[in-house]
Amino acid sequence: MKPHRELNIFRKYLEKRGLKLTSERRALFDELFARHEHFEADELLVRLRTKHKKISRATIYRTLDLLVDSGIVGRVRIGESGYRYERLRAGEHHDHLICNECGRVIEFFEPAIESLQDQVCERYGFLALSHSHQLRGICRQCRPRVTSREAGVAASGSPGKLRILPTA
Amino acid sequence: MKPHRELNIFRKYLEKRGLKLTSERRALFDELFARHEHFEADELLVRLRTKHKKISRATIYRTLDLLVDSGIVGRVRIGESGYRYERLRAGEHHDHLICNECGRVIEFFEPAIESLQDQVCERYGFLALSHSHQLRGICRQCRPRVTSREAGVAASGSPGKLRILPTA
DNA sequence: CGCCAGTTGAGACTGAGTCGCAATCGCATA
DNA sequence: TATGCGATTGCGACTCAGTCTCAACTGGCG
Repeated sequence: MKPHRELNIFRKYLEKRGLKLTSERRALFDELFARHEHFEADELLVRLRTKHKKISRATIYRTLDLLVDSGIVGRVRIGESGYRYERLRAGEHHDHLICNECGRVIEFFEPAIESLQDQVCERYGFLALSHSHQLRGICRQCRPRVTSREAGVAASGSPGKLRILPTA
Repeated sequence: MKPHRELNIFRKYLEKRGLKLTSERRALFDELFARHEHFEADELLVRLRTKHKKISRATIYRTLDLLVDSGIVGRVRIGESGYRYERLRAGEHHDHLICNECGRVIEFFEPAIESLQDQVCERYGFLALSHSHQLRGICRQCRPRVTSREAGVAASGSPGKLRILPTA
């Protein structure tokens, strides 16, 4: 995917509100669209630093805000602390499976869930603007490792193992 | 609902791992089950303080961890920062509609969504341990207020208004 | 009753994110 | 190409939620 499309969106977004496409914003944008699907703010900082581009932390966050606001980047609360960001392709949307072991993030999209959501909203007269849907657990790759380790563990918390426990 | 049941669960949980039911833990438990469905850590701190029970912040968090671990309280990332906690009734589970305007949290449960989730997990060989599903937007009560205000706003962000935008 | 592992409170600490401000830059215009 | 000025930047101080350390203090088993 070429970032041209997104660059234009960003450019227009800035223009529309009299903001400037500075070299810092541009560098951040490029880094972001160079490869990475998911990333954290500080990750970007480090990456840019190693490329000799010095951008202050404040600017990273400020620019990320703009990108989120312009709709080409999404902000997600995935881990235990802090945000993660992800590129958004226009009109597309997905939710997340997050592995507690390796941190892997798997994206999924289930239209039936989406439409059920709409029904729920209607039921409550709720106008949904965004949503976040995440399942946490163990991914396919980590399962063998974890279940074998489990044998030695005394009592690591919840009694029932396979149920989807209410975390939120 | 009487907290007896939950108290016993908690007691057993502590016992099982050689922990003690101190007066602080007890006070926190009581406060929590006195009334409140959703709350934040600092909220509890304040509430207990006004009742002349002094519990340090550290202890609040430590005890909350125990309660979460024992399964009678859930930890949720609802707002923009920090956690919220909520009482869990055994076996019950619900997800959240969160109003961006007034902060109201509406609980909902949609079995069809739950089972679709299971299907998604199967598809990816993912072992789900918990999940979090939240829709953010405007609740019924706030909608009139917001839409009328909207008229005066120039360009507050996203072009399309009613779509469910990908936030996560 | 005495012991001691478990627990507490105070406050220092951390990490993510924000803010204020002086110096600097983009860019529209001349 | 030079000018002007609002937008932008980096720095460092700050906030806020949550964690950690450690000496003093229990709960409750024996």
